[in-house]
Amino acid sequence: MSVTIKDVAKAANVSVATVSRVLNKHSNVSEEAYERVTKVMEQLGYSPNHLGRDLRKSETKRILAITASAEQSFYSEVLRGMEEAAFAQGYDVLFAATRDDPKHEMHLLNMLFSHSVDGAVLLGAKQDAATISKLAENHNIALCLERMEGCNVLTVTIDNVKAGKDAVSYLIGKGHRRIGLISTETRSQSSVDREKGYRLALEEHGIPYDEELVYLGSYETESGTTGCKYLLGLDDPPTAIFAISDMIAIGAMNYAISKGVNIGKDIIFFGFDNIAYSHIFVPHLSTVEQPCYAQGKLVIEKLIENMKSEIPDKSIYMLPHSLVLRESTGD
Amino acid sequence: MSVTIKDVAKAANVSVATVSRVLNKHSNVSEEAYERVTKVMEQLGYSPNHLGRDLRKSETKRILAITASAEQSFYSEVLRGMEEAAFAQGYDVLFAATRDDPKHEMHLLNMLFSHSVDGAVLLGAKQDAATISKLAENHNIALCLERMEGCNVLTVTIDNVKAGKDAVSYLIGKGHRRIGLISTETRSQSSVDREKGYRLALEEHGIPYDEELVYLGSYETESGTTGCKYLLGLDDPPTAIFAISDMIAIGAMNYAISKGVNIGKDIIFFGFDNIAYSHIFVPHLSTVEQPCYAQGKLVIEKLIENMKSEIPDKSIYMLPHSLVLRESTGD
DNA sequence: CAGCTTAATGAAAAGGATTTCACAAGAAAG
DNA sequence: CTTTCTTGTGAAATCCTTTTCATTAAGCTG
Repeated sequence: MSVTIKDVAKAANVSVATVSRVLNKHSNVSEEAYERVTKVMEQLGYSPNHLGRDLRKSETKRILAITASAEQSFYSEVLRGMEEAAFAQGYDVLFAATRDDPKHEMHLLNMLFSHSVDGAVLLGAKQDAATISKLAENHNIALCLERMEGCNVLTVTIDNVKAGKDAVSYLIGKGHRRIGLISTETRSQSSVDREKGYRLALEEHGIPYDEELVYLGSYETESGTTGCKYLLGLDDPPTAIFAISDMIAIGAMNYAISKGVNIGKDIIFFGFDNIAYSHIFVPHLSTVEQPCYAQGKLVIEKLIENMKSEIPDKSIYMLPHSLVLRESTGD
Repeated sequence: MSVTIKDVAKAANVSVATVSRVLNKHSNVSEEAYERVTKVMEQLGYSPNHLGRDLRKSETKRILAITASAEQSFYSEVLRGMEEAAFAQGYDVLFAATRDDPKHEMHLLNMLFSHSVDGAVLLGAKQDAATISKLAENHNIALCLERMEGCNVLTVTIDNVKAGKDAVSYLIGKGHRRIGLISTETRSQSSVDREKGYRLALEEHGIPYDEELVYLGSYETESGTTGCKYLLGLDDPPTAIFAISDMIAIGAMNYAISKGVNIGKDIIFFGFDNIAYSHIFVPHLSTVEQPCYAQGKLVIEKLIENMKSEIPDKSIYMLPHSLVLRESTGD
């Protein structure tokens, strides 16, 4: 049985109200009482029970960030941005993983409904747009990294369409006209958008879209390998490959290397995300860099703003990306 | 203002006690009342306030896992093990990052003291052994991955001394006698233990310890590169290198490759952790694999056991590791 | 049919904090 | 010397559940 505010009050010979005032640094408490209470708290090793506090104030000063699997090392910067922005305003961020299970995601979201946290950020939501929109009507919720088509909810992401287009345009600018695309079968919005960017770039430069040049696999490295094998095996193989993630691009390059192809000359590669390994792996990978830290920071700031305001901001914020050019494109 | 148990009770024309009974699936509630209450809860969109519940029961069914930075992609399996073991017993696991700051770690631990979570697992603690021991006297706390010398607290890890010794013994078994070691300046227990293993292996085979062959850097890939450059630059360079982490080993191999050294023949490398990239990176890296998932699972199971028992188990559990042999050692 | 058990229910206490309200004493103002 | 304002304080209400205890009604036993 741990020591409560009552015990402190009794030992300091004051009322619980006064102890509470000391705890919350309220003004109207005499120097003398303050000292006495503080000393007693120290002596008894008192630690206030947050549950009581949270219940009374109906706020926890905690935000839940829900990710698919904690796997993506590339989340880490986003999480750091969230954590630091939150801390600056007296909030804590807690992370939980859905294990890619929509039901488990809902289970975690229940922490929001049950007042165990004040808000939630979804990094790649598993529910559908209608569900999220509905939830966002009554709860402080935001999306980060992945927007959702037709979803009325605060969102912080990048313009994946434009990013994909920029990357592919760069490849075209280098004189390439047969450009392979390795994407995912999973229809995540970011994949879809990046593919769209690929198509727009071709279109803009008058290059016909050739379905043969598109390989859909998983997010695994191995899928990049398989995809590259497929593309290089074509009668008229591509001279450039755009992968919608670095992991996939690295798998693809691995295959090319194993075949003795000269990367940067015979064929060039473009990835996405700028994960740490993209500049460890040789040849270093050209890639699209998205502002991870900034996205994490912004989504928390906006979410906290929403928690305080009457009419929530449900805008979609798109932060600027940039191209990082390295050896894989011959730079 | 959200709907409470009182609102449900009124609308269903029963007492709050009955609603609570329905909520907790207690037996003594009539079919008729059960139906009525359930329907009303549905209609009103009632979601029980966990704060009230937690306060009353003084338990949250939540466990906090504290990591340094969420960066280490290699944590992810540990976290998955924790998450699944917890879920199986009706607990949730939340993760939070210390940002490598002992003060922030203490701030997070405060969630434990303030009853916001039922227990905490530290994956690489930042406090000293005495502090942790003291906390463990009154709170449900456990260490995972990193043990602490002289700390009286439930711990789940591997035998890093033996693992280091096994790796280096393997190198010696291949006929090598000048073996380089790349470790970290940070004196984490796992680094220290793995170094000790290195020394024991040499000793056991009558090879004198040569301080010159030891390079201490950071956990970054670049540090491996620098370390390898140093070692290969020696008058009498090593023919084998043991790095206390895969990231470091990969950085080291990168340097060797850039110098045109034939890895697996001219020199061999051994890493630690078996991260995903160790078999993506070419040449594939020989490494020590530790049972991440199993460690996560066990630490949660033991912690939950402790929460239920009167006398807490403060044993140190060491799970078995294994050697994964690949191209970098010429296998 | 009296006496007992069982089932279903509600009123109220409890859990640990914050906050409102009322009150007392002392200071300032007239 | 009254009146008004501050300042410091405590009692009690409140937040939302769960749980204990008492009560009533119904079912069973002999």
